[in-house]
Amino acid sequence: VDAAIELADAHGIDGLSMRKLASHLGAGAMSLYNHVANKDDLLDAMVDRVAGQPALPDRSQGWQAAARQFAVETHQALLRHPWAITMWQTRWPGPNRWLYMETLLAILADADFTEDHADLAFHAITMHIQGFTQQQVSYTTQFADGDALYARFAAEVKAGSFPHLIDHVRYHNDGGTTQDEFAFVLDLILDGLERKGR
Amino acid sequence: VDAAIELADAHGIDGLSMRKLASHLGAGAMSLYNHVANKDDLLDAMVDRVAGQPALPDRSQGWQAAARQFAVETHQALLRHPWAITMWQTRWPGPNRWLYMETLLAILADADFTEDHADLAFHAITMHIQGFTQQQVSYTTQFADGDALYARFAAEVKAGSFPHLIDHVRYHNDGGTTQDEFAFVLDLILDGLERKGR
DNA sequence: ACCTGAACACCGTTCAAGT
DNA sequence: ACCTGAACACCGTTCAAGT
Repeated sequence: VDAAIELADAHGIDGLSMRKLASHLGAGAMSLYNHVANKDDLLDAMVDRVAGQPALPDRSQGWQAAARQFAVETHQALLRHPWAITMWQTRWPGPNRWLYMETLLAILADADFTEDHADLAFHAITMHIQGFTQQQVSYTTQFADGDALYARFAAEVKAGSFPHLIDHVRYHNDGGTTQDEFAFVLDLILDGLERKGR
Repeated sequence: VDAAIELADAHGIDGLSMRKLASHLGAGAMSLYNHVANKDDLLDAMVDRVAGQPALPDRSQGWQAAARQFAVETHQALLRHPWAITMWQTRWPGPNRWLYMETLLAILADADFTEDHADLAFHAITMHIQGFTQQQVSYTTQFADGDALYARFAAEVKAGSFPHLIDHVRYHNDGGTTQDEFAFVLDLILDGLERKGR
């Protein structure tokens, strides 16, 4: 599983095949099937290993601080493995992921919300982690080079017709905001949940 | 492109191959390459067709109402084509998607935020649309049958060790909230943006 | 208990040949 | 200008055979 993660980190998830993984491990192509049921099984194990990376936060610091720290650590773990976020969002959870969910739910239980509001809070927070990370990963993997992005964009969009869009892309190309956008929107959500949950 | 969307709607995106699409159209396998550069090109065209579905909202109703309506329509269009959300988040935009982004940016320009805050708003809103839709699609495609979900979950998670998680799953299995969670969290974000942007 | 090569049923795509 | 079959370089996986 570690070797598979290594390969996916280096060459992307499309560059990971059972045959390449086996030869990377110096084994015959079919030896893998003694350790893994099939490729799906391997992919599940890979995501679940990432799900084990964020440290479980100290709940005594209060629900909002604990949730914030957990979210930031998850965000960082997913950025370390750019192939992971898509599968994180679409595959069935493994043991680490179950524990991960249990931990976030326990943090939210400390907030003493109603059952409905706690559920909204859970989905709003995980949605932010996943949505924001997905956006950032897509952006950075496609456009490692900001200039190449801008050139391709400029070639496809006729200057006159999309004024706001062109401004937006120029804004990002110039470096964008100095704020930590992940934390800003996260706090927007956490504050809103605290206020509306009372 | 329409035939490809039809096939993907019916059999999932993994069930779509160039060979199957061609034979579905009653053509030889390689005829497709006269109309499309390669499979990537076809997939781009498919997502972009979905990006053309949400109606462009009337901006005279105010930025918040217009953004809300646009978000809801996008959410619904993406639910109609469950394969689309993943590619929407990872592929380079086409003409309809550029217009889509321009439209949302124009709506936000009506709010007269600072440049930084308008950018935060743009990403917070698209993040919600994409993150929430992805979550919902993953849930419903994997677990068309709620009972099967519950059975598989119960088999993997030992009852004693994950009390909050088990409560959470039971809550959803019992029907969950009656609220429209998509709209609730969307308004949480839109209200927060309005308040913090002044 | 673990490994493996041959084989099968698929892929996307190139190319030369057709109309 | 559009179509197409044969061929190539890949896949994941089964199975029978090995140690």
